[in-house]
Amino acid sequence: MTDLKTITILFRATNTLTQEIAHQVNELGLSLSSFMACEALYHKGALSVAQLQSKVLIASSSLSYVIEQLKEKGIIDINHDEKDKRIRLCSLTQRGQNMMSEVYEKHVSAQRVRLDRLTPHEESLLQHLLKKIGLD
Amino acid sequence: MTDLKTITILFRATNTLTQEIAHQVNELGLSLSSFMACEALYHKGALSVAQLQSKVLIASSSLSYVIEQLKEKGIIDINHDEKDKRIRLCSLTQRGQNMMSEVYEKHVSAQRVRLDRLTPHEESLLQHLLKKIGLD
DNA sequence: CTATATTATTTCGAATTCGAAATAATTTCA
DNA sequence: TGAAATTATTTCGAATTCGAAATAATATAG
Repeated sequence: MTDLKTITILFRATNTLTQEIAHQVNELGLSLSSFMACEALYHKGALSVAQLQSKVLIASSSLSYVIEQLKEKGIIDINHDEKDKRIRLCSLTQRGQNMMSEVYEKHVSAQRVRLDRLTPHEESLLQHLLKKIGLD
Repeated sequence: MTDLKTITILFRATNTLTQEIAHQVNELGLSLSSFMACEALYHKGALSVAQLQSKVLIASSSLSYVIEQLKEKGIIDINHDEKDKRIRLCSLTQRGQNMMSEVYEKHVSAQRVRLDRLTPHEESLLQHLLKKIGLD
């Protein structure tokens, strides 16, 4: 192959999913980035800003803004790490926990509808191929 | 499968490519969206705003801004369609043409380095799988 | 121990993006 | 025909994102 058709298709597919998820989480009053941050905290517990940044695909300066939003909404708490005072640890508040447990399964099902157009074998193949081109 | 790992991997791969391309075209003084618009015009010739929007994955209001930027830089021209005066046709200026012919092959090669981690068979398989989950 | 480098995070101003409403031209159909 | 609906695009203000510089804490090397 010599053209960039694959990239076009990749961008289109990602855009379709992104739009769909963004639209759903906007109804909770969250941006996609905010939701991705909550998702990470929901699964991993408390995370530093840097750890969150490896999950939410935005610049660290943008993440500061997102964290501020979530704090203002009472969805996350921020505590300083005692060992290393540079680090700020983010975690879901009870309110944030509740929100995620109410919403997360619905979110997964909605996305699985799309993914289930693939057989399990196709899906793991897709993962494999994407990892190949996505690694730095 | 029951989780959203595939989406995580998809978003990561797209983000990696997006960042890489954005970084390259920023050196031309263009945003990723501006470059995608130029790419479309370079391949298809004159396009209406709506036609461009189907290529560049942003809201029409955002595209208006992008088009304005490109016009100010002297990269595109805008003419009204004679048959339907609502339509504004965008096309590359000579300067825009020159820029794209200088830059486009390099852009393709840089991206093909990544894509060539896949065999031709794997690449067309990837296209096929992405189309399946990406269609509306 | 101190100066220097590194790491974690935020601040700042500018650029980009969005959605909703506005504008303007065309089409439909009663 | 001519009012109403549709289509193409832009305007507007707000939200999000960015990169570069600043801040602050820790680690390292001499």
